[in-house]
This record gives sequence, structure tokens and C-alpha cells, in this order.
Amino acid sequence: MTASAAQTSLRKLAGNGAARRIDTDEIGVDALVGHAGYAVRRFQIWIFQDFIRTLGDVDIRPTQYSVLTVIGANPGLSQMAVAKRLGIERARLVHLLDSLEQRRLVKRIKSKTDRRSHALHLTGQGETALAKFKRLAAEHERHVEARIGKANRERLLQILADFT
Amino acid sequence: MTASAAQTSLRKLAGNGAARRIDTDEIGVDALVGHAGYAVRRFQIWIFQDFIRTLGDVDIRPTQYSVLTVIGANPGLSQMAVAKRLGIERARLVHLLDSLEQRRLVKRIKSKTDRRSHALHLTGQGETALAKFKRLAAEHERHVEARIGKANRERLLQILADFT
DNA sequence: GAAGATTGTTGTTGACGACAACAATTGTCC
DNA sequence: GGACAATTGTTGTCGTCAACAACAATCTTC
Repeated sequence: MTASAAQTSLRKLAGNGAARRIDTDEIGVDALVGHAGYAVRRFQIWIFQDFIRTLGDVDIRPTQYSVLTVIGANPGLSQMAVAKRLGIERARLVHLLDSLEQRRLVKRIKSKTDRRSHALHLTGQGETALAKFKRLAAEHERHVEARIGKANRERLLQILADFT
Repeated sequence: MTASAAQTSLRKLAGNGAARRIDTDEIGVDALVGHAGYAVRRFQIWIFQDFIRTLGDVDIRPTQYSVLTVIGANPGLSQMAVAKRLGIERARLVHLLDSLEQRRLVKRIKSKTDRRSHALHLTGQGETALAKFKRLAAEHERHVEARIGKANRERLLQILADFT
């Protein structure tokens, strides 16, 4: 992020079509700096990339991790319940579960009380896998701490607590 | 957000296929609460939705707004320069500029010093339009303040300052 | 039992990030 | 000065993701 911004040079015009070399960090974005959404977007991109990279060996993305975590902590939930809790479209959750079920991490069990819905459970290997994922996720979280500072990370979690 | 979570009911199993009714906010996500990425993702979704809604009348999305703002503050930049500064793929910026140019907000001028590149400028109506967009964006920012508090918003901007 | 709501599913659309390839042009190096 | 590498804008593909819409099967409600 800081690395890629340092060595790039480009052109800036004087009048209309002319241009002189300038550095990327010379470009003013003053109007954007005051916008929370812009800062949050850039940060979110960084944090997701680090998560994906840190959990790269086990091939688990943030959304998959959140689904596994919720099912692990609340076995038997319906797809509707998981979707609502995580703010995921139930249509999207179908594909997520298809993938996780193919990898034998999750199983859909037909509910006996409501034959429309499925009770979601982790498989045996799903549980051991999730334990490993959580260790890697904790490592990712340490990267976040190293990037923005321990106190800032905690303050951030505090500020955004009721969005979870 | 708080509204939609309140009245939903679903099922929770006792053993395997059985289930009892519970509320959405009864579902534990303890493991997720400690993750900065999850909180940031949920917040980012909220903040973008509010931005899109607030700038809905003028049909401007966050990315388009950031492009217009950078060009407005630094007229004559090349596409490469804008893309690098905003962390956008230059391939993606092509389509963004196509759209903005069709709407007569931006114009691409062939650079005289480097015939490969274009110098980007706002049109006349692009400038007046951007002024209006900025007023609406400020209104959106007030929504953020109302949601997380004035002090928290400023602290957030401070924490994430070097991601912009 | 009929009418309406819910659940999982399939499909479409559009925004977006990541890559790869290409022609035109510029920069570099011998 | 001329071959070779790098850059710029462009086009294209692929996969992720949010937002809808429609549908069959199954509850709920009255």
C-alpha cells in the first residue's frame, strides 16, 4: 500500500494537454479524506486481502469463515437464520453451503419439524477444520493490530460493535 | 438494521433435526465479534447503502464520486494516475470514465507530451454537478455521524487516515 | 380447506477486483 | 540509431458479491 505508492511517477498538466512528472502521493484527495466511507472501503480491501492471504493455504474466504463460525456456535440453525444473522442473501447462502458441503465441512439435515428447512451442522472434519481456521484467523487479527495499532483496533471494534 | 433484526423468528434444534423458535439476536456470533474484518464489512455495507440512497437522485455511486473528486482537484491527470491513486484497476477505470464521459461530466483530452495518455478534466457541467454531489455527500456524512456519533466518526477517520 | 406467508432453490442483473492480452507509444541500453 | 523493454489505454474473461424475481414445496392462519 505504502510501498506501491512510493515509486510511481506520472504526469500532471499545466494548461490543457501538457503534463509534468509528479509522484502519486502528490495527488490531492482532500475532499475524500473527510469521507468515512472512502477510508472504510480502502481499509476493508486491505483487511480482506490479508485475511484471504493468511487463510490461503486452507482456501477459506471471509464469508465462508463467518458461515462456519455461526454454524459451529449454533448447530441446527436453518439457512434462513444464518442468512439473516450474517446479512447474506439466502440465495447466495445456497451456493456457499453447496461449496462447504462438497468439502465435507457442513451437512444439511432435513428438519423433522419443518420439512421446508434444513438444520445446518458441522461435520466431524468440519469441526477440526474450523479450529484450524480460527487459529489462522487469530494470526490475521494480529496483522491488523500490527497495521493500525492494538489500541486503535480495539477502539475500532468498539465503535462498530452494533453492526455485528 | 436494528429494525429488521427485531421481529424475525426461526428455529433452533435440540438434538439433530428438531428445532424451536428463537429470535435472530439470540444467535451467538461471539467468535466473529472479535474480528475487525467482520465489523468493518458490515459497516461498509451500511455506509455504502446510505451513500447510494442519499445520492440516488443524481445517480452517483461511491466509486464514481471518488473519481470525479480526484479529477476535480487535480485536473489533467492521466487515467493511470487516477487509477493508482484510488486503488482502482485501470481496466475498470476505462468503463467508469466511459460512463462519466457519456454523461458529459468528464472529458478525455489527448496529451501532447505523451500521446499514449489522456489528460482528464471535468466539463463545465461536470464542475457544477460535482458541487451538488459534494453537498449530498456531506449530508450522507451527517447520517454517519448520527449513526455512530460525532466523536466516533472522527476517531474512525483518524485511525484509518493512512489508508486513504 | 383456502389464502397467504415462509424456505430453499434457480436464474438474472450489475458493480467490482484480478488477470491476461493487445496496439500504440515512449524509454532504455548497447 | 536501432533493438528491446516498459508504459498507457483498451478489450476481454473469470470469480465474488449484493439485489431481485420467480418458483415448488411446505407451513400458518383464519
